[in-house]
Parts: sequence; C-alpha cells; structure tokens
Amino acid sequence: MISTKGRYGLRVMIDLAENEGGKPVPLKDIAERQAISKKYLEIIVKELVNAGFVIGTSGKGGGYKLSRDPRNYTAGEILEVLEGTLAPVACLRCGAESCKRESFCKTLPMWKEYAQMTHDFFYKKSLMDLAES
Amino acid sequence: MISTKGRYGLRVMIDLAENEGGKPVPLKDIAERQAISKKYLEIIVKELVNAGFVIGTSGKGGGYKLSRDPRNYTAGEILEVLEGTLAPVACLRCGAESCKRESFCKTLPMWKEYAQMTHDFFYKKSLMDLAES
DNA sequence: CTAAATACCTACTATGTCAATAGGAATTAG
DNA sequence: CTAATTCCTATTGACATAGTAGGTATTTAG
Repeated sequence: MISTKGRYGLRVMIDLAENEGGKPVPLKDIAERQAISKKYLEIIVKELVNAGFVIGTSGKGGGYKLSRDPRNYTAGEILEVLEGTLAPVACLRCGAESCKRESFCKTLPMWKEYAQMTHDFFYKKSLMDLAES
Repeated sequence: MISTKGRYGLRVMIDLAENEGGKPVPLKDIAERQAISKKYLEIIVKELVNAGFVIGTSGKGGGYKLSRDPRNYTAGEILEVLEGTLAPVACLRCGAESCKRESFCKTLPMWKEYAQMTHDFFYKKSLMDLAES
C-alpha cells in the first residue's frame, strides 16, 4: 500500500508542475492548495530536494521549483524515492538478503512478474501526464 | 507491500494443493516443508478456515484440506482475505470514507488504473497455475 | 538596516501494524 | 486412555506511519 508520503509527494510534484513559471512556489501555498499540513510536507519535500527532483530557495520570495521539465519525471522514480521501493514483496527489495527457497519457490515467479508490471506501469507515467489530466 | 501473512498463506494453499488426496494434512507437516513457524501459521490458517477456503479437522489424524478444486481458487481472493485489501492506496479501500478531492484529484485516475491492473493480475492466477509451475 | 517570509534542521510522539510467541482447551482416532 | 491434532485467547518487541514542535539560517522587500 502506497503511504501518504508517496501520495502527497506526487501531489506536490504535480502542483509544482502546474505552477511553473519563473518564481519559486512557497510550500505554504502548496500546503493550502493541497490541504496537507505544511509541517508534514516539509519532511516530504526535503526528500525530493535530496533526490534532486526539486530545488529549494531560502529567504523571502523563495520556495521550490522543479529541476527538470515535467515531461522528464516519471511517477515511478518519484514514488520509489519516497516509498523506498516499489517491490511488492520483501524478497524483491533492492539489497534483500538472498532467500534459500529462491530456486524452487512456487510464488517467486508471480511476484517477479507483478513487480515488473508495476515498474512498467509507474515508469511509463510522466509527471506531465498527471498534471495535464 | 504484501506481508508475510499473504505470502505464507499462499504457500500454505499451494502446499495443500500439492498434497491433496484424501487425508487431511497436519499443519506441522506444512510448517516443516515450508520452514515457517507452526504457531504463526495457526493464525494464518484460521483466517483461511474462516474464509471457507480450507477445512480443518481436529483430533488425531486430523489436519487441513482444501474445500474446492485447486483450479477454482485465485491468488487474488486468497491475498485479499489475508491482506485485508489489494487496494494500492487507502482511498480505494473497500469502505473508505469518501474523499473531498475525489472529483478533481490528479492522481486518483492513476491509482484506479493500477488497482484494476492489480486486481486482474491476481484474479487471473489460479492456485493450480501456481502449484504446477 | 530591519522586518518579514521563507527554507532548513533536529527532535519528539502517539498510534498502529507486523511478525511472531506462549500456554492452554477441545476434539478425535486408535 | 493417550497421542496427535485443531482451535482459542492473550501478550510482546520491534518498527513504521503520520504527523507535531520549536527553532536556526537565509534572503528579499521596504
């Protein structure tokens, strides 16, 4: 289940895409438009900054803006940063310790197939697709 | 992320499908074959019994068996019972309180599309498909 | 130069879920 | 009667979620 972090983060990114145009957008405005606690968004936006997805500018007149064109983000990469992983099961997480049952597990192929499907789905959705819908 | 409950439960069901043939299968055997704590499996199997997926027989010579032909179970229904939902986001859970942003939410269509895809994927996999793979 | 607005930072917390474990009661076959 | 089994209730430690609190640093506008 995608948590609020991933969901809110996506909405922040969409909000930024819609309000592009020179001036940075203050988090206060985003929080009001999206009806999400600004304090909580701070945590989320920090991760987006760390990931290099958005650029923050301090001081009066400051705020956040996208670092790339909205067409060049995918929902997948945004969700992956905020959720930690898109893997549906623990054993397919990046860096998971290898499972002894791997070679004969009856369920692993299904999880792999689903993981692939999920990855494809979210990496084919651009931020632009979402913003203009 | 699918929890151990859903994953272990599926493996129990597959194990039962593979060991079909008259006599009920004791949980002890399943726990050993699957290398999962029997005590923990008790919790899981109880839910499978409540859902009507397996039938438990007490006493010596007792154990569990499937209530239907393995072809007539889907991975989807099994996971849904054990995980509570297959919905990828809280707002699409069965019985979720309606969201005010529903009519104009930019992300909802994507979540719906993904939920549908997930549902289709798991409801097209039968227990038989998994057991014989 | 000062005040206001903003990002940035560290810490804290309540609640709930996960992944079991513990100890036994009820049931049944041989 | 005994052994093997399901069935039942309760408890627990660790972790994640979804925030809140209170401040510091930075920058622009007047």
